[in-house]
Amino acid sequence: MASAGAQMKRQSRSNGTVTIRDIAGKAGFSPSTVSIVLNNAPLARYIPAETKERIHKVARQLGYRPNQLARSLRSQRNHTIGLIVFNITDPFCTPILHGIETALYQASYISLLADAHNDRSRFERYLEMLLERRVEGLIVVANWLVVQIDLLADLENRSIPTAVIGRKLSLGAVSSVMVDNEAGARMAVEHLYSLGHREIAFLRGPKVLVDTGQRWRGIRSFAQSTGLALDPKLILDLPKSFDPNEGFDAGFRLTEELLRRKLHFTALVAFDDVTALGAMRALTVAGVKVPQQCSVIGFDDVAPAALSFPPLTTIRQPMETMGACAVGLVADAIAESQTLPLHRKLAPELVVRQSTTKPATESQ
Amino acid sequence: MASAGAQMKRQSRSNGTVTIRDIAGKAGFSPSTVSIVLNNAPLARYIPAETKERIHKVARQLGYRPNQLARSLRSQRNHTIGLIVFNITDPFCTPILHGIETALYQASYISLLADAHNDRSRFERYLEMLLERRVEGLIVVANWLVVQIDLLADLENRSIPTAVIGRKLSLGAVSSVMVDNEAGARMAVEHLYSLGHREIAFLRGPKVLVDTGQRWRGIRSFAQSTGLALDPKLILDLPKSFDPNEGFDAGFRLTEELLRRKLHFTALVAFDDVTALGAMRALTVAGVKVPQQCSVIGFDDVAPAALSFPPLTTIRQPMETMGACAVGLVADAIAESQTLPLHRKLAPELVVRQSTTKPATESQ
DNA sequence: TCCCGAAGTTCGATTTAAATG
DNA sequence: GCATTTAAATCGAACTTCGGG
Repeated sequence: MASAGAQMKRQSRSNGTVTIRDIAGKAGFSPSTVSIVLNNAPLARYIPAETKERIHKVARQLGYRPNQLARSLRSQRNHTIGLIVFNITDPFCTPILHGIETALYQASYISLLADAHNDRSRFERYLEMLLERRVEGLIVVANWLVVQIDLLADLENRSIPTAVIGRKLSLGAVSSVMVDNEAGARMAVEHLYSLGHREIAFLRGPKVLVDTGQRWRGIRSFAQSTGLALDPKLILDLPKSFDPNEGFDAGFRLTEELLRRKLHFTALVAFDDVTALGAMRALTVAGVKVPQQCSVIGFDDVAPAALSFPPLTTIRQPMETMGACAVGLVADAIAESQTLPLHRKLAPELVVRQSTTKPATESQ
Repeated sequence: MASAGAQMKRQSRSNGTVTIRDIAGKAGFSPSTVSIVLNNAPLARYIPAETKERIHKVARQLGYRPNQLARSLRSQRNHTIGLIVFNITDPFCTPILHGIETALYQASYISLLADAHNDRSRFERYLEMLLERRVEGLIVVANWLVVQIDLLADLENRSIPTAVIGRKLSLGAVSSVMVDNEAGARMAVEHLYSLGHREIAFLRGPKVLVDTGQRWRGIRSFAQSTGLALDPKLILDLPKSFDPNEGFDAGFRLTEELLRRKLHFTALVAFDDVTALGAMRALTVAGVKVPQQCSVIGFDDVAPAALSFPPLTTIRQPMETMGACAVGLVADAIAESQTLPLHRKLAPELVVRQSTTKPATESQ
């Protein structure tokens, strides 16, 4: 009777999920044995092949699927990392995500995705959710991030390995992965300079972005070393914006402005590709031929850059590599439970397409 | 072997995480009481404000963060849905993800992201991982999906609410969200027809995609009802491909082919925007002006469509809405534990930009 | 079926120590 | 001691039950 009652205890599970106990019951062994066999734990050495087969067979029959929640609770590991992006619709974000995802898959991790929409409170809430779920690591894609994320350093980050892509936090144990903005910008002007351009317009990024300053520094240093004159009238700044996709309109308008002022320039360096596409449109609409009458160069090498007409010359950020690199940093930190932050600065690459050429021999 | 920490019943936790017991110990109450207070459970009615404050204060001091793994194990809910995409670099995918993410956030869900890379084994492994993590629902973004995903229907789907975006499975309890491809394609030809075009070229999609057949049906039905002649020589098919981004090259080459054969057409309907951009490039390179000498229309309205020159006229899929819709279906199914599959077909929208116009009065 | 709080069971799995022959 | 198996403790939280004012 007593045993019967005990058996009744866990009978049909409304849930429909199969537990290790169900297998134990049907196979005639204890849950411990089943666990040992299914995990091929050290103790499984002593278990006869017959028993093992039996258990495996029943597990297969019942369609057993181990509950990772329970397993994680016990093992304190869940093979999950949190992935916070600051705007998933940013074309710059996509290849990074791809790189991250591919690297995570190989490392048998999976990611909890959070899009902060460039909003601080949303970022904070997501961060809290991820921490409550006990993610083992955190990757933040901070491209075009306008809000401050110092809380990453403040908060609790001492304990959980974190990497930021596109930013470098001065405080805290946060690793970072960035492109070498200064070198990239230098490559851009250098490309135009070596083609013969001397009157170059610049659409700089919004001041709030770190990239803006870094890239400008690269341009200035090149100008100084070669004696290239930077005409202040040809230097415009993109307005602060929370949406990278607005760069197109901004680039369009700023270029219109340059043309309206009848300023003379044979080439234009845009802050990024989307801005460059906007600039190209303004030039084309105004009857200025790209690249014959004006060369245009972008930055990033996002997907639309190769699809435009003419295809855009640009400075490529190794986005997939950056994603993979961040995963590497976080995965290593988890494996070795180290906390010292590492900072990677990756090299950009000049991609010459058809939006740049030598300046026309005689004026515009 | 066993460290001192392990022997001491429950003292400092190397982990660093604070448990409900730690609070209980420090506040001088039992874990049960702490749990009741922190969750404001029914029984908390009887607990004096003083006790509550004390417990809350200690929780705050210690930086307590409830372990959702433990909570989920107990409650059988984890507020997580699995999100499988078939290629995150597809520009079509991005706005859908955005729509999904926004809707999930409002519903207090978070998503486990999986990119199947259009690979069946990878899809299967991810599916397994998600099920083991006991996701409450599943959303599959099946755009440009070449592999079969019948396993969704087969497998275990009876139990977990699932929605597919961009496909409709005949079997199983899988809900679906699709654009009305037939209506969309009809709108595209109708737009060109009403502008006066009669010689129209078509770049159809790969045969393996369901969308291809549906869109072609829309075009045929329009042609029949108006008497528009469809010249077989002007109808080409995109090759099978596992990467939607290859559509650009394919569109380029097929259009080159049309031009090389000296075929006459005043407008071109592309399978999707990326293909259309490829076609526009081929036309432009060949000296055919778009839209003056040849109109081009796409499908989808992905981001690059608005950035091209000329900006692309296209049939817009309500991608964000589709994402939100899928979330709605899944969330409702979870809440009401219903299993009957629902199928939503959303209306497309004609977006007239500048790649289409009236045909030139006299031939090409 | 008032007030206050604690003890004990449960979720599903892993792992230790221990019990059999 | 060895091969074979299992009871019991554990992970962290929630909830049911119970015992004194």
